Amino acid sequence: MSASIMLEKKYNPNDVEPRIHQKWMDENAFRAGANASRKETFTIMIPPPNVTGALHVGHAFNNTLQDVLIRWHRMRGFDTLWQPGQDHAGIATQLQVEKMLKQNQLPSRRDMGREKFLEKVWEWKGKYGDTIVNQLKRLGASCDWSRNAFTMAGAPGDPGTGHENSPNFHDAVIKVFVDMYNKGLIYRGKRLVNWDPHFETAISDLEVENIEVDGHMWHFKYPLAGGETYTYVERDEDGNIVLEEERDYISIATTRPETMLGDGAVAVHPSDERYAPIVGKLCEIPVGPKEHRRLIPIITDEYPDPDFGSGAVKITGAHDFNDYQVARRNNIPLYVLMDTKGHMRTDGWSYVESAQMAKAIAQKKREAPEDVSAINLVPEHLRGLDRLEARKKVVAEITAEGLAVMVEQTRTDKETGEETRVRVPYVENKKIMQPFGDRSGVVIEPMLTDQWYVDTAKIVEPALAAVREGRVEIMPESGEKVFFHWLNNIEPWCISRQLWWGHQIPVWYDDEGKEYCASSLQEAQAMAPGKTLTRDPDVLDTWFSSGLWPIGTLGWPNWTEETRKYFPTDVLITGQDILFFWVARMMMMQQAVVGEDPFHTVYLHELVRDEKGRKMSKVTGNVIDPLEIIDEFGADALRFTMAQMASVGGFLKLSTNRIKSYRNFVTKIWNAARFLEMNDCYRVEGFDPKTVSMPLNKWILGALPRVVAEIDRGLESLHFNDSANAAYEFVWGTFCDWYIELAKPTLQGEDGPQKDETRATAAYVLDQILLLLHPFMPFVTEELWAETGKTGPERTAMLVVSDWPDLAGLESPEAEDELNWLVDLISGIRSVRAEMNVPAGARIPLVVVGASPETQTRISTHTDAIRRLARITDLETAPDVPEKAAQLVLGEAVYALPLGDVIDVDAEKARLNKEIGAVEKEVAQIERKLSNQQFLAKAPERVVTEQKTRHADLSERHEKLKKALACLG
RNA sequence: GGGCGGUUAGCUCAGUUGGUAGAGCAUCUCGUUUACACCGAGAAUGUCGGGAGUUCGAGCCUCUCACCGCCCA
Repeated sequence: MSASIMLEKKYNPNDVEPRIHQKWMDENAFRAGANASRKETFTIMIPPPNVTGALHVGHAFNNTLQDVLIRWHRMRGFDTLWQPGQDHAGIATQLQVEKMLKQNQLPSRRDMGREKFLEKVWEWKGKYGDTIVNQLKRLGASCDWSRNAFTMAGAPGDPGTGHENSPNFHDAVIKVFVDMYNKGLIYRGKRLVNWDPHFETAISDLEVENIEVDGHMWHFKYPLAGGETYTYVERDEDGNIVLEEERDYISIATTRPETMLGDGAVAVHPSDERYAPIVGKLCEIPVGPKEHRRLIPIITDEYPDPDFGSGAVKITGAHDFNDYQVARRNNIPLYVLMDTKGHMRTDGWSYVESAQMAKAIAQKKREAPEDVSAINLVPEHLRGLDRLEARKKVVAEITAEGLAVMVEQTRTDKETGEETRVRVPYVENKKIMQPFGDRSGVVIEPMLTDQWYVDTAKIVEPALAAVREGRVEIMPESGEKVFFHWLNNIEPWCISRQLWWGHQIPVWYDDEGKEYCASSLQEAQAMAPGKTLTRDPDVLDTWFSSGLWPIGTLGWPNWTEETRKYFPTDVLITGQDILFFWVARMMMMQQAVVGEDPFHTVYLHELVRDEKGRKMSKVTGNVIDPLEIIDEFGADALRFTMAQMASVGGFLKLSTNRIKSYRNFVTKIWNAARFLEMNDCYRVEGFDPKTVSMPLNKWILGALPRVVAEIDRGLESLHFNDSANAAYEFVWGTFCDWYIELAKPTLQGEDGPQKDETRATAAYVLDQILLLLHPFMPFVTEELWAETGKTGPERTAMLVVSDWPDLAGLESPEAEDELNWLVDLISGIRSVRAEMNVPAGARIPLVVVGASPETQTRISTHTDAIRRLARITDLETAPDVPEKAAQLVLGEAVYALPLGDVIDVDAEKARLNKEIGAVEKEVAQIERKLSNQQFLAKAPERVVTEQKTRHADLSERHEKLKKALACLG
């Protein structure tokens, strides 16, 4: 057969990838159970990307790892399912659609109404919702796309586009809500929640980001009621009086003056002696119309820190989480000041009415009603203002009235340079932690509202037990600690959202406000005969439905035999940032609903950052778009880079440089395949790798089981980087750099059995390489699988559904020793040549001295290879080292390169001396150990023997090097 | 303030039960030898953050200090 070049000179991923992907789809290669040959299943649930999402590097990383595992298991014959799908992403999607409406100058969400708006959302989903699915396909994600699921599937109005076969997620979500409600695991309550004034909805603790910003701390005087006074005494650490004065006020520090309007009390620490004389008395809030100033009590509570500010804290229960706790402990009313947009309230009673009522409550002349929401303590002139505007006015008013705490400040006149002392309000500039909505970016306002909660404390234990008892392993291990810490201190989970896009809460209210929880209006009506029912307008937190992802995508509550076998799933791979959002909640909810752990292993990974370790952001301009990377370097290069970065718990820093180097690896494989093709290395029918006879072939075949084992071990333990590195090293470092080079003399020499054997072996090893690399680089390997399948025996299947190599029994220690020797020899000669400045192109003779018969046999076996790779002309044996020769000591023999007058004797001496020095250093180290009685007595036998052997080898080498040095005179 | 990590070659990072410190990239030198310059050959590079301890032996275990991250208040 003649060498006909079929492979393109260059591999072009842009042409190949879409074609290969289509073939996979045509062959149903990703279908659940494809290539299954055993009973064990392997299931991964994709972390559902938002339906609004576009593929970013985080997805690329995350899904590459999942795909590697999936492809590996599929090839190993597991009954494999990678379940894809998307999340309806309440806030994000609603926002996106509202934006679209605005751009197209359509009526706004509120103008068109709920039903019409939801229609628009579904329309939008059908149009743009498959973006990320198509992008995942470009990455090569081998999900069973025919099962693409959606967390809103089956909800009213669902036209089913893009998730045609999705189980009815909506029914599952509603059922879970009703069940949990009936079990008392879900309840409704008026609580302080994180309120997003932009989206006008409650959000959970986890959706709040606390960011340190520049803020101010104002200090104000709250006058005591009736002009009362007390002696204010301040002491230093030793109890000496540093300040003593009569005061008719108590000093309060606050970062939020506008909330003073809703103060219900002033609190001091019970141990704080400064304020002991006035505890229990009333003081006046220094804002609002003077004639209707409110009086509030001075109380004690453990919360105030005596060393912070003045030690006295104003308590605004409806607008601060800490104050809320204090207010509840001390039965202080919670006065709401703001509306859903974060503006000062305009509803409720007039200020005068409200103030009088509040005053009566404070003076205990009246019992506070349970619901104080009608009381609006915002003075008329501040009503309707944004809270920040209101803040400015409040500060100005208090200051004008002389109730701000003042300090002296020195001011220098710019022109005259004259210094004057002025008294100014005491305002500290300080960093304060401010809560922001992670989606909206606006300042979050604690807001007192009615919301639905999951009583997480009641369902947390099984999730904790799962990890504690090792049923669920979290990687890296530090993740488990974080998991325990959070779950052990879990707070109720607020699950209602004041949005429209989402699963509407299945609760109806009658006219008296009594609630009926049921799967449908009919059922609810049956519970409330003759009553007019109104449905709760709120929807569920998106994470409530994502929490059901494992069972929901598999069709719960209907279990078919097929879906039953894929649950529980196996490995969950996700970003550590959603450990609480999603992972912990899935564990709690699957346990609460079906009493099982949803998976046995959780692999958490870091955020993918840029090469400098910075977060990628549009603002910084350091975003790497995976699709651009795929366009430029191919999906395989990106995937291999991702796998290679994936050390457990490691930081993920991505640079295009790195991707480029793995693109080079793809090219390398391509070229190796081209080389084999050019040399007629075709697969041979019935080739049995156990029957080869040449050491070179035995060696490369013997190295295969080891690399398979390394890759297996890495993937088994989710050390993707280890597997990737092992594959890379074998393919490039062993197969290309040595095997192919060493095989060249045979391949390009005389025809005969040796050439045939080498050709067959090379083709066989390439096949194994394609199999091994496939999980990491599916496209180029599949393409080469097809190309190399054009000759030799016909391929029975695409690579994606071929079997993972099982090569036990190919190991060959003798061939390994022999080839290791050969590689050392050639490397040694090359090294000497380079250091002796022998021109790279020059061919020189080699004289072997003192070789054992075995070595001599080896030399004659590999003469051609040595000649070629070490650029040697004559290869002869001699009893003595010739004059003017550079010498290489390897094993028992010395290899001399007679360089004649070319040799620089001093350079050669220096080279040998350097080597001798290194050997001596090591020998000394070992001798220190061996002469240590403690070491001999206590170290394990194995270690001692090892050291002794090493010592012997090094000593021999040392002697030979010395002798070589002596030869030089 | 609480919790969890990190500190190893110029850079990015491996180092799985304590026993000869590694890789990739970058750097330098040489080289077009018909698979590959997206290549080949060779070289240089480390008081494994500081200190103390346990041990025959510590990058790895313990304590401590310093600095840097992240999460939660």
